[in-house]
Amino acid sequence: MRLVIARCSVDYVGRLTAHLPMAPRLILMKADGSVSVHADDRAFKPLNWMNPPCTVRESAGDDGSNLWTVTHGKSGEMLILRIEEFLHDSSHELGPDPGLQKDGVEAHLQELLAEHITTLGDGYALIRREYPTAIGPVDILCRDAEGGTVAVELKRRGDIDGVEQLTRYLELLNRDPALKPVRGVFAAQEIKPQARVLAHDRGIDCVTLDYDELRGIEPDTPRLF
Amino acid sequence: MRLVIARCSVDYVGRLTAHLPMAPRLILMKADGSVSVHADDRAFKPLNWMNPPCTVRESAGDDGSNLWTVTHGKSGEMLILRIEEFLHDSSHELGPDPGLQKDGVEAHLQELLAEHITTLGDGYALIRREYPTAIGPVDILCRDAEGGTVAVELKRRGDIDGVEQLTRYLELLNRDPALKPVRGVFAAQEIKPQARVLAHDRGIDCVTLDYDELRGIEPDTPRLF
DNA sequence: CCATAAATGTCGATT
DNA sequence: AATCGACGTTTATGG
Repeated sequence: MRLVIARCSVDYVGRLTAHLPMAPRLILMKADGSVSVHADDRAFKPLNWMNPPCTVRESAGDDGSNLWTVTHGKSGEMLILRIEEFLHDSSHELGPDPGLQKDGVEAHLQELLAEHITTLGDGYALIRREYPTAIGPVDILCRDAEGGTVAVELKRRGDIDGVEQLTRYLELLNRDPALKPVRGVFAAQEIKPQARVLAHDRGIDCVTLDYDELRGIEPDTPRLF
Repeated sequence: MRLVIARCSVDYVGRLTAHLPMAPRLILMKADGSVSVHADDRAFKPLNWMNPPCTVRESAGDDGSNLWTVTHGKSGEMLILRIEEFLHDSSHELGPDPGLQKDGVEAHLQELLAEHITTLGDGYALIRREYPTAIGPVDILCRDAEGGTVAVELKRRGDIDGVEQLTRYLELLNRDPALKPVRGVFAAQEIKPQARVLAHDRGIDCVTLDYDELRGIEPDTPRLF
């Protein structure tokens, strides 16, 4: 990883064109071949960047400045850095990262809810996760206490899009005489008001999930307290 | 902007929980208050980060390590860095950035298509761009050769969401006796298969646009070749 | 490699 | 604060 602080101007030509006037910035060159140009704001987002695989060619500009031409072979995108002054330049060997472990993404929610399907109500029974349809897999298909089929759409954050998605599934599933009638449940850790209204309007039930609670009643990971 | 290369472990608790084992990484602290932790891969995306506004509290760990506790006041998210060894530490004054100028392809697409509305078919005539409705502006409203009204939804990449969006517009527009019946056209540089299927199912026509071709027949920007 | 869905999506405009 | 749409979305996953 090479860290360069430099006065530079940047031009990007690719999916759009962009220009950055000359100013001091951080140029971050990673071992994966990526290049990104950061200002002192915009949080973790760079002003401009190039994703690997790309090649960096160094040359001299007319005025003695350094030209770094970063080219993305496949797409033809280009990033051109004109560097007027180097304020810092250091390289560091980090080695491969052990990697990030995440907990609490939608996949985990699905596992947990499938295991504790009665969270949706007494007498519920799992049919299967990722139930395939022509327009994509339904997150969870199950039966309620009365034996009716229930399609569950699962989101971390329940937005209006999720309701639309579930609506499409329900429309399709209800064309199948073997399943019909299929009811819908929209389950999420957080459900936006408008999504709730739309769901209600379409006869879809909403359930907010408590991840910690689901994990708390998880039998495979006993706790010490 | 402070650049720290350090052996550190990281824990994030917030919208999800995440853990990073001890390893050398870049810790990027910007003047805007953001903190991000980078490995030597994943291009410009950090392993973990905290957006401003947040506060950083430094303390000593049990084993003499440095503990940096980054707290996001509003949301209660936390990022905890345990630093075992500093390999580099430098600060740099960059000042405010003059800012990024983008020249997007997408905005031009609408202009270009409006000017060359016959791209959609012979005899088409523009009514107006950004035709206002209660749920937002329709990208382009026009008439076809038979005098029928056509609503055009324009995207760079035609996804299923765009079809839903156009469907909502069509439903609304078709309630207006003065316009009714209104047909839909989904136009994009690239249309995903699933979006195409859904559009067809709803009687919406799909048109793929070639940006270069549209620009090529553009009279206002003559080219030198 | 293509297609699809998730993302700590982020970001900005508008209500 | 919530919603909506755009993003050079990027990233992971399955066919």
